[in-house]
Amino acid sequence: MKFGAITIKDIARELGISASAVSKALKDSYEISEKTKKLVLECAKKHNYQPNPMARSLKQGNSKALGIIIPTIDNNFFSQVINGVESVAYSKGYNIIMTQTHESYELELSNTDLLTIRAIDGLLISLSTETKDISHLKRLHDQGLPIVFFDRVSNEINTHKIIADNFRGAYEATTNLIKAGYRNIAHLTSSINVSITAERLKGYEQALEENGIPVKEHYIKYCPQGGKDVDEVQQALNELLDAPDKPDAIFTATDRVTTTTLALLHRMHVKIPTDIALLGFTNTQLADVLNPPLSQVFQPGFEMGKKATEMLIQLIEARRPVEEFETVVMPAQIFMRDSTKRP
Amino acid sequence: MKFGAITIKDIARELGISASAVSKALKDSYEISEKTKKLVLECAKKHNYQPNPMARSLKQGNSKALGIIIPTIDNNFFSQVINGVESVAYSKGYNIIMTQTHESYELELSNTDLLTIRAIDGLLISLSTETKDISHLKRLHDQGLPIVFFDRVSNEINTHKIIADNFRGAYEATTNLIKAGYRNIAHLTSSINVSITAERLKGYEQALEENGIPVKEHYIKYCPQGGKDVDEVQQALNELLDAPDKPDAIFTATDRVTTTTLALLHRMHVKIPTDIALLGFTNTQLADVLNPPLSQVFQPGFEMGKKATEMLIQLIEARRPVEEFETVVMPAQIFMRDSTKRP
DNA sequence: TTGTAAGCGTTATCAC
DNA sequence: GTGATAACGCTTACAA
Repeated sequence: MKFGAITIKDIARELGISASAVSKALKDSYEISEKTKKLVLECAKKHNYQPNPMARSLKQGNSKALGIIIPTIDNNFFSQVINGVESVAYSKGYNIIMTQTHESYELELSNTDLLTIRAIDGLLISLSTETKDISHLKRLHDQGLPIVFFDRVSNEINTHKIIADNFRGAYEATTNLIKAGYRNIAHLTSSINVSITAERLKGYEQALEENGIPVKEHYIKYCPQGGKDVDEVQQALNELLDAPDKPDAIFTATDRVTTTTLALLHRMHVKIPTDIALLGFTNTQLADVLNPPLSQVFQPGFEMGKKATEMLIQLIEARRPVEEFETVVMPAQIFMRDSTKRP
Repeated sequence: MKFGAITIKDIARELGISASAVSKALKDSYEISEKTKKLVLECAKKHNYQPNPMARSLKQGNSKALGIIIPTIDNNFFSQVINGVESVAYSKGYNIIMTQTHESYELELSNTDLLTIRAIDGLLISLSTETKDISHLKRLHDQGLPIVFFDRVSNEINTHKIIADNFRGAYEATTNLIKAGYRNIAHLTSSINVSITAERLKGYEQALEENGIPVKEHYIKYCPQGGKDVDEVQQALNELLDAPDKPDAIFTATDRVTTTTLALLHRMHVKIPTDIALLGFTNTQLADVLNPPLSQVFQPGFEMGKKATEMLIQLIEARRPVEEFETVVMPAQIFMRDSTKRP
C-alpha cells in the first residue's frame, strides 16, 4: 500500500504469529493472551501502525464519513454550522467531507454524485437557492442513504429536519421595526425556491397585518440568486428607493442579501438609519463593528450543526429503519440596536 | 454492501457472464466484444451502478481524496482558499476532506491523525498559530505523504510552499501610511510562531527605517492566539492607546486581528481615522461596507488555493520522487482609501 | 489461546 | 473474447 505503511500482516510476520491473532489483539479481544497483546501493541506502536481505513470500510460496509452540502462556506451562518457539525462528528469518530454548491443546482447535482460515489454513511444538506427538483436526493434517500436537512429544507422527503424559527424571527423583527416607528417597511429576500423565504415572508406579513399596516406587493423584492448576483440586489434597491412611497426601513432576509445591501447602500451614499433603517437575518461577525452597528436576527448555526449531526448519526447507527421523523425548530434571536431607532 | 447498491457481481449474474468480463467492459477494454459491452453498459445504467470507491481504493492503493487543514473557515481568506482548492480538485476527480484547527496545536495533531487515518493521497496545510513542533507532519512526510504548505509555512520540511508576498505587502502598507502623513505607526500582529508574522514584521520595519523613522519595540504587539482571544487584543490596544507617545496609526497583520481590532475600537469609541488610522492584512468582504471603509492588504486566497492544489496533485501523480521543490510567492494588493488619509 | 479460511468489491494476470 | 484466480488489508466464524 501507499507510502510504506505497515499492515497487520507485517506485524504478524515479525512476531511469528497469524494475522488474525494480531487483529484480535489490536481490538483487545478476550481470546488473546495478555502476553501476545502486549507484544502486538508494542510492535504496532513501534512501527506506528495505522489500520487501513479502506480495507476496514470495505469489510464493514461503512465509511465513517459524513457528507455535508452547503450553499457556501463564505457565510458566517454556514461556517458556524460546520463548526457544530465538526464538534459532534469528530467526537463520534466520523470524518466530514464538505462541498459547496455556490447556490447552483448544477453544482449541487455533481457534488452529490461526488460525495455518494465516495461512499458516505450519511448526508447533511442545505439546499441551494436554485434547486427546485430534488429527485437526485430522493433517489439516494430511497436507496437508504440517511439524510438530514437543515435550514433550507424540502418537504418532498420524509426525514429529520432542523430549521430556525424563521416565521417567528421575521415576525419579531418586523414588529420591532414597527414599534421603532417605521411603517413603510420593505422586505428584501432571497429566492422563492428555498423554504426559509416563504416562512420569513409570512412572519413579515403577519406582523404588518396585526399592526394594521397593509402589505404592499412592490415592497417585497426577491433575489433569485440569493444575493450572489450583486445586480439583482442593486435593481431591487433602486426600485425601492425610487418608489413614490419610498420605504423608511428594509427588512432583509439572509446573510448574503444583508451584506450586499449594506455594501450597496454605502456605495450609493444612502445613510443608515437616517435615510433608511435596516434589520436583517444575518450572522455576520461584523454586525457590531459597522457604524452604525447592524440590527440583526441571529440564527444559532452552531447549535443547528450539532443537532443535525446528532440526528444523522442516530439515523446511521439505528438498527432498524426509523419510523418517526422529527422537525426541530430552533429559536432565532433579535438584536435591535439604537441605530435602528428613528433618528 | 450498504443501501442495496449494485455490484459488478450482480451485473455478471444477471447477464450470465463473469465479473471480470463486466469489469473490463465497463472500462471499455479492447478485449471485450461490442455486443457484450453494450449489454453491460445498459445493465449498469439500468441499475444505476456505481463502483465501490473503497474496493477500488483498496485495490489501487489511493483514495482520490485530498486532506486540507486550515486554522478556521471563519476567515474570508481561508474560505477563498477552499474555493480555489475545490475548483482544481474536483476537476481532477479528487474529493476534499477539510478540518479546522481553530488555531490549536492539539486540534492540529488530532485532525492530522483523523485525516491520515482516513487515507488521503496528499495534504494541504496552513499551520495554526500555536504550532511550534511539526514532528507530526515530518513523520508523515518522511513516510511519503505528499504535503504542500500554504500561507503559514514551515521551513523544517522541504516541499512545495505557497505564500503571499508578506514582506512586500507589509512594506508597502507601512510606506503608504507614512506617505499619508503618519509617523507613529504601531504594528499589531499575530503569534510569533507562524511564518507570516516575521515576514510582515520585517516589511514594517524596513519601511520605517527607509523613511528615517525609528522602530519602537513597544509599538509592536503580538497576539499569541492570533486574535482568537479578544482579551489579548484588548490588552495590546490598551497599552498602545495609553502610551505617552500614543500611535497615530496601526498596521494590523491578519484578518482576525484586524476584525477584532475594529470591533474593540468601536466599542471603545475610538474613531477611525480621526483618533487613529488603521490599515490591515485582511480579506474581509465587509472592508468596503465599514464606515469609514477599511484600508487593507488583500491576499489572493483563491489563487493560492488553486496553485497549492495543482502542485499537490502534481506531487501525488508524479512517477518518481520530486527532487526540486518550489516556493511560490504571490503578490498581495494594497487598497488604500481616503479614510486613511489624515483628517 | 491461536490459526485457518472465507469474503468485502474491484482489477490484473493468465488461461482457455 | 471470456473466465477463473489471486490479490489489496482487514475481520470473523470456525477449526485446532
